[in-house]
Amino acid sequence: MMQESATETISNSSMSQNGMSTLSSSQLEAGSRDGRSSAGDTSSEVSTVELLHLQQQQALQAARQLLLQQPGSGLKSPKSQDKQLWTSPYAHTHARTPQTAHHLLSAVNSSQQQQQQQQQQLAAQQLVFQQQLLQMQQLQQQQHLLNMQRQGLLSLPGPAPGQAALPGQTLPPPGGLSPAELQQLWKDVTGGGGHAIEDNGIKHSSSGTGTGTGVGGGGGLDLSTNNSSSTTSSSNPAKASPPITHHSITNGQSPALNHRRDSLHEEGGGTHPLYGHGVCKWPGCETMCEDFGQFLKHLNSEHALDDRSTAQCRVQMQVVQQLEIQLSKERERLQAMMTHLHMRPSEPKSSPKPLNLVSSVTMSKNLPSASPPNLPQTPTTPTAPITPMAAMPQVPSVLGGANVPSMGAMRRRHSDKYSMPLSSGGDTVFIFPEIAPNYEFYKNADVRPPFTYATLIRQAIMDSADMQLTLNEIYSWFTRTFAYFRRNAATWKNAVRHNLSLHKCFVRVENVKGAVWTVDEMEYQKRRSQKITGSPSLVKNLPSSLGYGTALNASLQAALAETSLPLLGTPGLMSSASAHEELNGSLDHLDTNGHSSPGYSPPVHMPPVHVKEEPLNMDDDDCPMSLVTTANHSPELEDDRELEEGNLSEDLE
DNA sequence: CACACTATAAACATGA
DNA sequence: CTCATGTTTATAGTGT
Repeated sequence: MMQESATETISNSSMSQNGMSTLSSSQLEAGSRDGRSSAGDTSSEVSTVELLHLQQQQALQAARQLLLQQPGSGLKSPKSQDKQLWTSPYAHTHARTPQTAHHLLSAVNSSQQQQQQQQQQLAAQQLVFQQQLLQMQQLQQQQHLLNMQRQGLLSLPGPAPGQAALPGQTLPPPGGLSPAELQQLWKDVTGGGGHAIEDNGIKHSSSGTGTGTGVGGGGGLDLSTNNSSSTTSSSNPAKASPPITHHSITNGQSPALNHRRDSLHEEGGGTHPLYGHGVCKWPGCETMCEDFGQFLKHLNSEHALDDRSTAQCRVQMQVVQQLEIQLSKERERLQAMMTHLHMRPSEPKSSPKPLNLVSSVTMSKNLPSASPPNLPQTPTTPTAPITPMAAMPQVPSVLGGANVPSMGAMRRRHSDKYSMPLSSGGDTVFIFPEIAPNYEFYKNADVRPPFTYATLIRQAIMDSADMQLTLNEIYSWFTRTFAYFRRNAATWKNAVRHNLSLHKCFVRVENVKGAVWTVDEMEYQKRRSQKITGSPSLVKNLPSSLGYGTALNASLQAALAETSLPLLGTPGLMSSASAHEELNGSLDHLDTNGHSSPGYSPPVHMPPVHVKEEPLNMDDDDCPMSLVTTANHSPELEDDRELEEGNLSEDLE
C-alpha cells in the first residue's frame, strides 16, 4: 500500500502543475498546522511553528554546507534526490533493500562516498563550530525569511547551491517525497526500523498517502544529532541545533523545543533531544536506554559518525527540506486562497468566524499531542486532497481520485472518525480535528471532504438553527461549505438523497409546505451505543481493544487515534473531551443530553417536533425562523427504514 | 474470504 | 412532460 500510495503521490505531483497534490499527507499536516495556527492562535503559531521552522532551517543550513562539501551528493530535484541522494547513504548501510535508489548509486560510488563521508565528517565537525556562530545570525535571518514566506513573498529560502536544483516552486513537492516515501527511506536507511516514522502515524495504509507525518513527523531533524557529550556523533554538522526527534515533534512542539534548548545549553544535564522516555530517539532506533548515561553510550556506539549515521542525517535533511518546501508552498497557496476569497492573509489566524476559532483552538490542543499521529491517518491523508484540483475536471469521485485511486469507504471512515460536529448557531463548527483546521480550505478548495455523506448531512442539519433542513437547504449547505460540492451536483445530490432515505437517523418531517429533514439523535445514539456495547445484531466487529472499527463511534476512534494514546491518559485535553462527546453522541447539540452515560443513556432525543413551515430554498443563511408547526411525527414511527443500514453506516460515516 | 460500510448509479414513484 | 424529491436496488471498492 505504501508503495502504491507513494507512487501515486509522486505521479500526481509530477503531473500537477501547481504541486498541490504533492503535498499529500505531509501537506495535510502542514496544512492543518497552518490552519490551526492561522485559525486559532497566532501566538502559538509563531512560537511553535516558527521555532520549529527556524530550527529546521538551522539544521538544514548545516546540512547543506556539509553536503556542499560532498560533491557527489549535490542536492537535486526532489525526485532526483530521492533516487540519488537518498540512495547513496543507504546503499552503504543497507544493501539489502532493493530500493530504486540503489541503481543510481553503484558500488563504485559507494567506495568514493565513504571516503567523502569521512571527509565530510571532519568537515562537519569543523562546521559545527562555525554553525554555532552562524546560527545566531541565521536565526534572525530565517525568522525574517519565515515571515516573508508566510506572507507569500518567498517560496523557499534556497540558499545552498545544491538547492538551486530544487524544483523550487514548481517542484514536485511532496511528490518528491511523499510521506510514504520518506518513511520508506527511513526504513531503508535505518535498517528497517522505521519505528520513528510509524510512530508518527504513518501506519495508515490505505489512505494512502500517508501522511504525514509530515511536518511534524517528518520531522525529526536529526541533522544535528550531535551531542556535545558524544563527540562521536560528529555526523552532525550542526551540533548546535539539536535535532528534533520524531517523537518530540509528534508529541508536541514544546518538548522538542525545550529539548533543543536544553541540549544547547545543557546537554550534559541528562536531557537530550535524541533521548526521551528511556528510548533513543534517533530516527529508526528506539533503543531502550535505562538512563542517560546509557543513552550516551548507546549514542556513541550505535550512532557514531559512520556511513549510516551520515546517511540518516542526510535523509533527515532531505525530509526537512521537503517539508520546508511543502510548507512554503502551502503557505503560498493559502495566501492565494485567502486573497482570492478576500480574506486577509495575515488573518487566517483570526478566523473570521468564531467557529473557526473554536475549531482551531481545539485543534491546537489536539494537534500538539496528537497531530502527528492523527494526521497521518486522517484524512489528512487525504492529503492528497489538499491539492485542490482547481480544474475540477471531473467527477466527484475524482476528488479522491486525484490522489487516491479509488476511495470508497475508506475515505469516509477516516473522516468520520474525526467528526464531531457541533451545532452552532448558524455557522458550521467542525470539530473534526481535520476539518476544523481546514474548514476554510474545504470551503474553497475543490477537494472532497473526507467525510461520509451521512456525516456531512448530519453536520448540515445540526448546523442549522432549528436542527432541520429541507433537502434543498442541505444541498446548499454542501455547496456552501465545500467547494467540492459545487459541481457534479447530480452525483452528490443523489447521494445525499440516498443517504437521507437510507439512514434511519435522518428523519423526514412533513410540513405543509414541504418536508424537512432532521437528525434523530436517538437513533444516532442508539446506533453508537449498540455498536459500542456490542449489541449482537448490530455490533459486528468489535475488535477488542481500541479498534472498535466501525463499531466504536468514529469520533471516538478518531479521538483515540489522534491522541494516539498519548493523550488517553490526559484528561484535560480536548481530545479526551471529544472522545467523550463522541461516546455520548453529539452531546454538544443537545443540552439535555449532557449527562449521557457511556452506556448509552438515551439522550433525550428530541424528535423533531418543530417543523418549519417554510422550506427555504436558499440555503444560506436562512435561518429559519420559520414558523414552527408541530408536526407530530415521531421519528420512531418512521423507523421502517432498515436499522442496520442506517445505523451502522452512520458512525463511520 | 466473508462481511460491513460507503459511494455511485439508476430505476421508479409521486407530486407540483 | 419536466423537475424536485424520495425510495429502493444493485454494484464496486475498501477495510476489518
